Amino acid sequence: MKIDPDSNAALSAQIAKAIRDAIISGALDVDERLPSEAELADQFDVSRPTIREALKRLAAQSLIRTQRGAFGGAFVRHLSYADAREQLVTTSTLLLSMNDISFDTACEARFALERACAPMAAERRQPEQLAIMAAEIARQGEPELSDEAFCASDVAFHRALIDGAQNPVLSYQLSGSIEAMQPLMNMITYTARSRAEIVEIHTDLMAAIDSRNAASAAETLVQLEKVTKRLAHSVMAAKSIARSVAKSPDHAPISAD
Amino acid sequence: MKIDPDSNAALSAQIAKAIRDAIISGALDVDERLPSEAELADQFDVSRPTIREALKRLAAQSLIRTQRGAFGGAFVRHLSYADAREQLVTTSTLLLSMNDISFDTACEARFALERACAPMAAERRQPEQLAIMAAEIARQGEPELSDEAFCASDVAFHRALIDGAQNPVLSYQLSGSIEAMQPLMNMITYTARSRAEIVEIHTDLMAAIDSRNAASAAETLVQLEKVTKRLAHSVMAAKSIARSVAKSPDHAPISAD
DNA sequence: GATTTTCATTTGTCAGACATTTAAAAGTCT
DNA sequence: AGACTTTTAAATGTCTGACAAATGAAAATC
Repeated sequence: MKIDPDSNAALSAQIAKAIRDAIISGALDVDERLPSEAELADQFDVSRPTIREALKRLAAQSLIRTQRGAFGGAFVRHLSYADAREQLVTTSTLLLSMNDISFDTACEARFALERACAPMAAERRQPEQLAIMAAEIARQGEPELSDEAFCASDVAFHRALIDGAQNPVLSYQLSGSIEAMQPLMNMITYTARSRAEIVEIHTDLMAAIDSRNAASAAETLVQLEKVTKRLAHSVMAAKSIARSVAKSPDHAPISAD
Repeated sequence: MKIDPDSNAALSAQIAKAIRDAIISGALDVDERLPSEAELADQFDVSRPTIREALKRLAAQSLIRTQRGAFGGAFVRHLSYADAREQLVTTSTLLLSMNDISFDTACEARFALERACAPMAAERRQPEQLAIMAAEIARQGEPELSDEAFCASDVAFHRALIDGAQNPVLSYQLSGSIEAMQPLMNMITYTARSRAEIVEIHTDLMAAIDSRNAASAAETLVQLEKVTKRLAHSVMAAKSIARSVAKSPDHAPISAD
């Protein structure tokens, strides 16, 4: 592993990249122990704090885990689906919030992906997924449910749908995408009427999945996309009027207390 | 923001989480400057190296960038599509390599996603994407092309296809997924005959997109998925036989499913 | 007024030290 | 001998203090 001290890139970044490449290329196996910080500092000819910063970068990406004590150290981490999804959600959420993406664009992408696994879900769904969908539909009918809880239930419903495809890679990709859209969906205020409309569509969707009707499921998802966009538009129109009247609030700086 | 020194989580991890939450929640705007390391150390009541480790974690996730010099410091980073895709590729690649996922599962997920944007690509594709597809098909016909270069061209072709949908969110998700599969695809040795078969399918696919025939595009993708799986199976079967002859067969051979 | 120099600020890095955790190894008792 | 306890060494987590390098603003100079 070569490190160039004259590069403008920080040493810790270069070292992190070297180790990351070793992990991705498979030169380091899962659960394999990396040399101790002191040894790495020797090998790369840098100080221990610099090595530590590099290791923290890798830890932030869930590439390694560290363990204290004798025979502890940094180990190549087994990346679980849950870890991977968390990373995906963080990245996607930020991407959506920072890039001036219209609700329609995000919504379109989300439903396009969801339609992709609808046929597979219709074919392979298990009683488990149908039970979750039924339970969430029931919850969505409760009138005293808050908007946030309604949204959370919506996410759970769609995750069950996705999981019905019985493909963990697809579940990882899709659930990340849907979770990332939750902040956008939370901006919507769900009236009783719009909730009833959504519940009805969810019911249709579940029926289509239950009866293994792929075409109907896809069609229902198209309908749901239209309704979601329409709801968002009406809310945003209202907000846009409100914004032009009120002033934008300045944000509080970081404080330790 | 409260930091609990008695928690088993490392201080730097807690601090990173606190700042990350502030960024995601929008309390810190894009390009806003964070307090200096010394100020943060004061606020959180920890030493500067600890703060630095926390900041490196955030830098690894592309959440902040740092700038040296007077009026430098850490700034909330604008997460570009390119950065986000890089993160996604890293995560997805590791997920695939570490979780004993069968080729079929990954392949199925990839083509399901790709089929999702085929109709949109058929409807909206621009001359730009068609030109790229044509160029890549031409390249794939060159006999002296290495397997790796063929794979790279394949990725470029499919990226043009998904870019045809004119939805950047979809492009981000899909191109990440396809790039992450590249190491798996690189395991395949492409014979002249299989290359011809793939080129033919690509030609059909481009024709379908060109003529805005969504159904045909989807159908062709189904065909390509089948061919890809078949190719992978034959390669893996050959590898498995080679291994059982060469070495002790006490460990289960690689299975294609 | 334009250019150069100085300078304060901030990150990047290093060195050494101590605290804490942890599991292996040694010791002790039954 | 076997089970339990204590010791101990190794490793990460953290702190203090310091210096180097970069960088933009302000002061000085032409």
